[in-house]
Amino acid sequence: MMMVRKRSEDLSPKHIRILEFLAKYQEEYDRPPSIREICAKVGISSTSVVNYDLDQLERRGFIIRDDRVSRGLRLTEKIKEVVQVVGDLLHIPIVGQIAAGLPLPDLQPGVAYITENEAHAVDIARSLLPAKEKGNDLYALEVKGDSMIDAMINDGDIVVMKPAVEARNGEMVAVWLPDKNEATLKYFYKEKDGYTLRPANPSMKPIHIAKNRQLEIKGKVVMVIRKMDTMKL
Amino acid sequence: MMMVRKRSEDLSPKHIRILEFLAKYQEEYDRPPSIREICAKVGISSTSVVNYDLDQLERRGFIIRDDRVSRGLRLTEKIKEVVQVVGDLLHIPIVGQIAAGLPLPDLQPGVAYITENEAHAVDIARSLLPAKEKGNDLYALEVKGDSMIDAMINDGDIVVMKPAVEARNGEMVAVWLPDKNEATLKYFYKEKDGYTLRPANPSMKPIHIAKNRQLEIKGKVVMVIRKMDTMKL
DNA sequence: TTTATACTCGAACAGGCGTTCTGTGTCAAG
DNA sequence: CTTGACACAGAACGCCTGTTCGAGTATAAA
Repeated sequence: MMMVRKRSEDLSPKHIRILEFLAKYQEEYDRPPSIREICAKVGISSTSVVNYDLDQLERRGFIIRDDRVSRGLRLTEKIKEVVQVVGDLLHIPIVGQIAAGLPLPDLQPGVAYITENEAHAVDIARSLLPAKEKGNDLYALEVKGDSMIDAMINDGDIVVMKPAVEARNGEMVAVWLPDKNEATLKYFYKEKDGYTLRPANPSMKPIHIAKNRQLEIKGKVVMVIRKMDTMKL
Repeated sequence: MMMVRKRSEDLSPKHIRILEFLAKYQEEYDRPPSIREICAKVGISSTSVVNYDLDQLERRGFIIRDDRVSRGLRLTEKIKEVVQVVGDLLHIPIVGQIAAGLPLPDLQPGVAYITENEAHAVDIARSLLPAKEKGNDLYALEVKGDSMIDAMINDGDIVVMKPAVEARNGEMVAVWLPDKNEATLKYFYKEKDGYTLRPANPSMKPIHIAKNRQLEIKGKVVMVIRKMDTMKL
């Protein structure tokens, strides 16, 4: 009969703690810890157990071990799926697309999301974001179609967003208009009789939303990135 | 009498070779080499000599050594003065502004420029650029005014550019039109009777440039970055 | 020459290090 | 129950590694 035990791809809490320590140590010292340092900090009493666990982590693709080399382990990209690596780079998952007819993903503020497919992510330098921003809950959307053109945003652009359900005046937000079945990016202004959504392009007309009409704020726009397809050859 | 010997801040060719090897090894393995690995690769026959040299490099601020720790040395920022460190981040200087009335800076392709004021620069993740792009000669311009609005580019946006004096069809270029005294960003198309410059916004009309009119291509647009002023408080 | 400093070399030491082996205990399937 | 896979502990082995020491060479100042 088939084994119904723990699947070999799973990670135990101890594995997570080891990966977290590896990332933290690497970040601080620019080198991996020794096995005995892992013992001490993760709370494992034998080097052989750490060796045992490291072999498992290697088999699962999180690290690469170099035989008989002190501190001979390297973190792979896959570790980003488990722990937030605090470096100069912020790893932001592209969780979906934004288009006129598509509903916007519903993400909770303050929660970090991870994508199964790591090809869909963008790395942003921390220096490009406000200093206060930790950025753990940022996510990105790929713009499909030309419906955001009056927000000065093109087909193919990447918008980096921060989860939010409300906004202050002057902030650019991603909103979902249920009665128009439309997602859009606009500057947000609250007024006494409702809301005004202003396009980034000042030559286009703002949209007024009466108080009784529905309006769902899905997040604030933090950054827009447009990659040109130059230099393909 | 004063010593006229080698000044203690100078770096011997051997020191340079060691620093180059340290940076290369660190880049490849995410850890520093051992002293004996330095011996072998740099061509020094005794570990004590390497130890001797590492102490000098530490005293001069290029590395930090951790006592009695295997591979216990860390590269400091100062190493960038000596060797080109290839990392995940690309440091792109903002060399000026781009606006309707301002001439565009004249930069040579293939030359790396550095700004004296390091506050004016953006860090871009290498993963956001095409794999082939080395990126040493990239520079950035800050957009001033709304004159680029038909290129879907806003006031305050950052455009990352690659120096170029010619372009292929479909590439977005920064051009200077001497007879109109204007800088602009447009998609470039060469035709038999001249050139056509198409705005990124398809609803705007393209500009046709006759063969006899002047047109100076200053560079290709690689990326556009728009930072929102959200989260200021 | 003498003296001082800088640099190099080889060897050895002591502890750090990855690795291996034996043994124990747990848990679920047969 | 027995069996086997899995997880953990402890000890030991032997190489790896940073460090230290004594000695030698070279250059330049006194």
